[in-house]
Amino acid sequence: MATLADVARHAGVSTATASRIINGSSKPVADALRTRVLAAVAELKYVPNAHAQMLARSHRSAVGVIVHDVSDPYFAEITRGLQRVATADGRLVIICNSFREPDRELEYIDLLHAHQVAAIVIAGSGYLDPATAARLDDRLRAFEATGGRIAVIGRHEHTGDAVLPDNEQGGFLAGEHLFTLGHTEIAVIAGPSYLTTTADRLKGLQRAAKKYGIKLPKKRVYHADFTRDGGEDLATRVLAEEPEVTAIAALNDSMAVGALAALRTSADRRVAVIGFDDMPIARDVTPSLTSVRLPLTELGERAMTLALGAAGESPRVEHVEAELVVRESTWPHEAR
Amino acid sequence: MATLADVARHAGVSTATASRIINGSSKPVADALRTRVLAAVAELKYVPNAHAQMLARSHRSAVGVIVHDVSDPYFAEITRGLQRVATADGRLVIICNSFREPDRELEYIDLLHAHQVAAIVIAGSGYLDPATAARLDDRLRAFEATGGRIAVIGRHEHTGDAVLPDNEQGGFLAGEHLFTLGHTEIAVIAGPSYLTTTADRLKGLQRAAKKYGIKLPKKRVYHADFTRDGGEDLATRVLAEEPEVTAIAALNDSMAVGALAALRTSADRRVAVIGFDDMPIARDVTPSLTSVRLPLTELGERAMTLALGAAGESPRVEHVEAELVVRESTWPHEAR
DNA sequence: ACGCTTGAGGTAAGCGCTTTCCTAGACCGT
DNA sequence: ACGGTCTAGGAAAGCGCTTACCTCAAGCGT
Repeated sequence: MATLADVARHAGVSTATASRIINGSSKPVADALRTRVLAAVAELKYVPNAHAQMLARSHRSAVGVIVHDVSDPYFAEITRGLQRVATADGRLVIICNSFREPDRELEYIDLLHAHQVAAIVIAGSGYLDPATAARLDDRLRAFEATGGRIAVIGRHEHTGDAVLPDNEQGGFLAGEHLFTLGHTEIAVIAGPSYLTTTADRLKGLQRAAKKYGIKLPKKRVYHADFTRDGGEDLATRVLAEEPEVTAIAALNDSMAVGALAALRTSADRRVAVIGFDDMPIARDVTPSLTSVRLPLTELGERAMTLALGAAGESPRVEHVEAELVVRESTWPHEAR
Repeated sequence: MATLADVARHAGVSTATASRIINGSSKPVADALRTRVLAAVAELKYVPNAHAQMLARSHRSAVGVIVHDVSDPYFAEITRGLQRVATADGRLVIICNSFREPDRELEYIDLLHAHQVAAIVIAGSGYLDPATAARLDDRLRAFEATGGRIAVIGRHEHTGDAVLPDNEQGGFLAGEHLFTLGHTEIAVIAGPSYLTTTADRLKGLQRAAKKYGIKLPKKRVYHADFTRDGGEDLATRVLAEEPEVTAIAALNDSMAVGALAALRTSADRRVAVIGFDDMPIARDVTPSLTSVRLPLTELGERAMTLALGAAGESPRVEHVEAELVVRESTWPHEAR
């Protein structure tokens, strides 16, 4: 492993000069030396040690991103936005998958902290459990105390810079759509109950139910894990257990796609399905999926912009509206 | 920013002792000191500086991953496998998106090299252009020369540890399927022509054409960028320009899904479509997509396993078979 | 011709940590 | 009681780099 000292020796200069030439310092250097040093770099295939550099110039540049799971299209879209902004700013992005485990999240915060990242962006639902939320907040504060910047996406329990999609309003839109279409017996396919995203979307749904005088009993709310297969299983159960149901509200598109699959295998039931997030697949399934659109890439872009911006005095919070996108998977309730 | 020295001072011990306690060194330490140091760590919210640690113990642990684009489901699946193995081994994974630009790839190799990663895994098609391939190889060799490990997925131009999906054979399977169904006039929706993946899959298709005595002229091969929208555009053009065509072979599933969308809007044409990769969506589109399955997650797992394994003498190359998965989007050719 | 400025390049002090080696008590045997 | 062996803990030497500061020589004005 060639070091700066090797290069300097090879070129017959001091490490100071070599460093200056390699980093394009403003200090003027004779052309002869410059050429010699650059030749030495090429010959020795010298690559500077990033750790030593970071240490010496105690200057933070990389940014960390913690998401539940990048291979989930929801987070993939957000991550795309995050990366676009960060890369445009010339930053290295370190992506960590928490797999929805708070402990792993905690671990990653410390890891990113240890790696001296300039900022951490956390995307994905927060945790309803106050103890868990507090523990996370504590680590986040410790990171902030050392000058790190933090931005969260969709975690209103964190008081700091945040981009908040309006999940409650989105839930309301979904419910309103179904209820104005005349559906009175609906089932909900929800995500894990310990996530705030689930709770918020559900809350909006219930507000709509109240407004339209519809009862939405607890037993009609099924919980899975926000995956396609989870949605399929739940929808299968709904079809078996609830002959009255004429519409299913899935709390994300993956599960809605699963529900559609379940529906396909039971030709005798015609059940409307609405999703949430409006992921790219929504257009391509059949029937195409009615959904509540969240501008995922934009969410990522805005969060990274906050994180990289100068530290403001008051925490900046940006709210992002949800929007109903009607396609073919919902229709008016038909009397039997 | 609390440092080890702060902790040591706070606890009234030397940095050596503090370090030993914090890292659980094997050297025995009095319980009283241990308690004091741990208390100081908690009170000062001390988080060790990873760069200083790396520097001091010049011991590589993180691994780097370079993919074309994580938010592309193809790479998302591979990445999932990569991460599973790496995380199980307690490694930090740094993911870099090259966006199919060789220069960015070059940059990332050096960046990962600079960050002293233990290994680099590169997934995704290689570049047909020999100059580009050579430049990349050169940087890779430099990294290897310093003791770094490298594993590639699907880049047979690199002579080192590799996991190679058999794209040529997959292309053959796709062609054979279409031709045995009686289709003689087919169009191909291919990816960028400078990628080896495109070239290999095409080569297999042509081998099948030859075997079944079908002509597959150049003008029937359309090139896009492996995205869904690219596939839709191309399929639209095919439908407009080629009234003879009864089947389309898309060289990946994203483009196949786009083709399906194009087909949906022109009800008068019944054209069979075959995809490639068998991504999760393939089941959920209508008609469900016939595809050539590549075990993407497994590809990732095997590559990371190679990368983390001990450096072997001879480069280890693992071949992975492609497999035809027949669904609803292909059918026998019907006489008009 | 002298002192001074200027500018090119080198010296060396860290950045925060790990780890080797060393020191100084504690404890043992005789 | 004394030398010898352990052992817990500290001193300090790096890891590879950046950069503030210093040196030395050339160039300038008067």
